[in-house]
Amino acid sequence: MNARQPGRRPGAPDTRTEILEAARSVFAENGFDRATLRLIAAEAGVDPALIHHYFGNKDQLFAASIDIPDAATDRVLGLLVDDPADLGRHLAETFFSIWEQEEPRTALLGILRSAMGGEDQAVEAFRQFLTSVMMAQLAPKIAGEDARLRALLMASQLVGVAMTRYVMRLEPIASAPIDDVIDLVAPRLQSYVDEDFA
Amino acid sequence: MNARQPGRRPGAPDTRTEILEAARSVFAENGFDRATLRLIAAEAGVDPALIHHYFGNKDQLFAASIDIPDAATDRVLGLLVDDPADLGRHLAETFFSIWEQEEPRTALLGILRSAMGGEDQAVEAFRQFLTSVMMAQLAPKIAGEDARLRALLMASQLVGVAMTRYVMRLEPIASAPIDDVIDLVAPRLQSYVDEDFA
DNA sequence: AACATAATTCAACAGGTGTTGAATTCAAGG
DNA sequence: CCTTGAATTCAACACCTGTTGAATTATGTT
Repeated sequence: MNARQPGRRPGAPDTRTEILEAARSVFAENGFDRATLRLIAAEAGVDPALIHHYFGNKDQLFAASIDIPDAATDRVLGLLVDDPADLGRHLAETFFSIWEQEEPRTALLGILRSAMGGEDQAVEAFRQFLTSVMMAQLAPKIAGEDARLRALLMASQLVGVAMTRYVMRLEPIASAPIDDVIDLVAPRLQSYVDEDFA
Repeated sequence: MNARQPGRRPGAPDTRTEILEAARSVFAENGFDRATLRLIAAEAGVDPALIHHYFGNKDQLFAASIDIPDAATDRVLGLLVDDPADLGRHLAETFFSIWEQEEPRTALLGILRSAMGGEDQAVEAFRQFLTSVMMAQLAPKIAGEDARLRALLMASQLVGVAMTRYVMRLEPIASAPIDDVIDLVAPRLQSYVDEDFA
């Protein structure tokens, strides 16, 4: 009573995931508010009502379209446990390796754009990512009273680069090889861990 | 044929600027898309149609509500010309001294929130601020081939802090004394200017 | 071939949006 | 006082939004 693929060549995504991909794309480009269900439906080649059939409402569609980063954040957590003093570089490399992949980038762009607009789910997803990864994993490895503040400043640097490179696409940072960016950012991240300024 | 203040006590703002202040406030809290003219009108204690009488349309109202930072950016340009090697600290101090004032902060929040949503004017205002101040003023003081990239990474750090502290209000950065933040950020900014990593 | 069920579309709704033009209040000038 | 013009409101418009329920098509099962 399942497996209903009509004239769909094998390997091609089914309608549900086609909607999901269209949603991710439109959310990434426009943010939650400007992304209309009719736009998403059009990009998926589908009637708007079908979206409700599969996902219920716009909020649930958005929720379904941003659950990809969960897997990505797990990678961050995983890669952070084992390194001692080279934390800045590892953090930068992992962070940007995620952003440079198209699939998570699209989802993250949707989150970032929508979070700024005030969409509750996006704000919460963003907050949870930063606090769970940055605060829980990073802060314990930093000595001193202001460990959590330093960890969040590291996160701020990364978020800032994500904004200028991926969201606003400002030159020359948007077109720079990601390795150049990593080489420049990593030492500054590391300095938040190492150095004690009075 | 002018000077029309009815029962307004002296020093109190006239209706036009009351609308402007309400607009700034609502834009800052909700971003361009979610900020409705009816909300702004209500906060100003005024009929929505009066907004059109004074400002024409929503775009022009937004434009009028974000021209305050122009004066602020001039301050940045001014304070940057005269210092040699202490650039990181001066930049951080000036940047945050602007953000810590309520009036420009409100306008900047509106710009930032709306720019992420894709509002063209906001994107352009933001891009122009970053390129004119950061690129034109900062980059020339940095040696090396990647001067512009380094300057934009400095800007990214500042933008990232603005996002976490003022937009998303993440703790502990949101409640930290601004001087603590400056003390931590300034050396990293300066390192973008000074250090040559191969 | 006939049925059942999922996939998909159609047409329409109720609500909110920016915007408009006419109507009304109000303050000043002759 | 009465007229002029600005300040302000009223009521309504056309449009777009998310959403819904019924109708229609397609598909797999018996």
